[in-house]
Order: sequence, then C-alpha cells, then structure tokens
Amino acid sequence: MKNEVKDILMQNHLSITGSRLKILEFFLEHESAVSHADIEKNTGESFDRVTVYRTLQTFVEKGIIHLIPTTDNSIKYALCKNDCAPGHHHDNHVHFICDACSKTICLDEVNIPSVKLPKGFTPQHAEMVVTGICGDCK
Amino acid sequence: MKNEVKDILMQNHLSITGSRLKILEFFLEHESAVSHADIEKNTGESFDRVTVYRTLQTFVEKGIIHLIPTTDNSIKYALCKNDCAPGHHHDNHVHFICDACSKTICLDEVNIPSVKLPKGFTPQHAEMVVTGICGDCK
DNA sequence: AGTATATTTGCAACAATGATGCATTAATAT
DNA sequence: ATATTAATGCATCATTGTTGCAAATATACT
Repeated sequence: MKNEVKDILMQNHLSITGSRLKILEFFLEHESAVSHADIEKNTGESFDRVTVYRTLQTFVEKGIIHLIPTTDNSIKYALCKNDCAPGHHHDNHVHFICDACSKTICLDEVNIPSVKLPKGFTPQHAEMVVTGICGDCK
Repeated sequence: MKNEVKDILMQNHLSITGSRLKILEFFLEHESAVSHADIEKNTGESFDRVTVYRTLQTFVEKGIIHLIPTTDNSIKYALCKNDCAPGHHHDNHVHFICDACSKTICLDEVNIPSVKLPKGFTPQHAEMVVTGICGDCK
C-alpha cells in the first residue's frame, strides 16, 4: 500500500511528504468520495487545514483526484481511476449519491451519455449525478 | 411584470413583501441562472444578506426556483419553468455552463437521458451539467 | 379603515470554509 | 553533507451560510 502511494506521487513528479502520503492513502482506503472535512477528521488531524487544502489542490491539478458536482455546495473528491493526465481528466463516468447514507460513489463503468444540444451550443464536458439508494442501504 | 411577480407569490401562498417582489423580479429579468451574490449586488443591496438567504430558501421550498449543481461550490438558482409544486420539482432538464462568459443556462428542451446503473443501485433523481461555449460567445 | 395576529425582516453573533503572506521546516539534487 | 528548492504551519483575513431574538411589516378580521 505504502509503495503504491509513493509510486503515484513519483509518477506525478511530486515530492514525497508526510501529508501527501497520508492523504493519498486515505483516498485509496475509501472507495467512496471524500470531503475536505472527512480528511481533516480521519487523518489524525495531524496537519494544518491549509496543508490539506493545498494538497487537495495539487492532487486535482495533477489529475490524481477529481471533483464531484453536488447540488448542495459540498465539495467532494475521488480518485481518478482512469488515465488522467495533468489538466486532462478523462473521468466521464456517472456519480451516484446515496440519499440514505449520503455516500458518493464513482460508477466507473457507467459512461455519461451524450445529449443533443440546441443550436449554437458547443459542448466540451459533461457531468452527471444520480441520487437514490445504493446497494448497501437497500 | 409587477403583476406577474405578484401572481406567482400569491399562487404559492406567500405574502407579498418588498424583498420577495424584487428578488423574484430579478429572476424573471434574467434568463440565465443566478447566484446569491448576483442578487445581493444587483437588487440595490437594499436588504439584509439573511433576508436574501431566507427568501431563496422559501422559493426553493415552494418550487418557484431550483438549484443547479456545479463542480465548484457555487450555488446557482434558476426559475422553474415547468410545473413544479412544493417539494416536487419536475425539472429534469440539462444545464449548460459557458466556459467563456460563465453563464449558467437551463436547457429546458433537453431532457436528461436515463442511464443503466449497476446492480443494487436504485435511481431516484438525476442531474446533468454540460460545459462548453454558448451561442453568444462563439 | 383600524386593530390584532401572524409572518417577515434586520441585527448581532457565530460557525464553517477557503485564501494569502511569510518565516520555518523538510525534501530533493548535487 | 550541504545548497537549493519546495512544502508546511501559523497568523490573519474574506466569504458564505446559520440561528435567536426584537422590531417592523403584511394579512385577516371586525
């Protein structure tokens, strides 16, 4: 596990630091999406809030994690499982938010369907979020 | 215009107050989606921030406006053009965010396609946001 | 129209979230 | 092992959103 975490950092030309190791490890341990607050609470609150923010920003820039859109204003992050390069996220999968346990899950197998837009609109990227009940809660 | 605004409030059993009139008028004047900050800036900053929050909450509850999901944590609202009843939003349309002018537009004619979810997941509601270039910016 | 009741508003205070500048500390490259 | 570069922690500040309560306003009723 530790090695996998290190490898990801090195592949992305990031220096190996305690906070990056712990935060990235936290992502690998959780299949569901993660909020800033989750990280602060569950990494032993060993680093500064600012460090967590900056680490998350760095990971997003490098394409290690991606943002998930929600209707409320909570920001959630999840690991990019596909081949995301810096600045080029290829995660065109659907996200699922469970109404019961409020977990956010990447449905990596479910692609976002394309839609026909009205005249004049040029699409560039699409996001899709489905809410409902997940397998664990039913 | 004033009458239309009043009618909407009365139809939703809301008392007619200055802030509700102005804020609802602001929605009717703007075809694109609107943020809390937009309202604070453009209604002459005549009422308290708290009033704006509470008015927006009320409008959402009554089904007059709906929330639009975004990848950043900015909350945007737009008028419900379909037949939304209190607690029962029927807006299953796609939203478009322009990368150039960053306007958020309801594509009322474009329905959100349904997707097949993995076993165990029960869908309840879906949101879809497309980014790109809008007609005005191309 | 005038008054009572219910609702809404504004204010104060607070909590959470996020950003920035700078000195200190730690990680990489030589 | 050390110089250089990058990351961290701290202090501080801005923004965003919430809550309780008193004052003001809107509706209902006579």
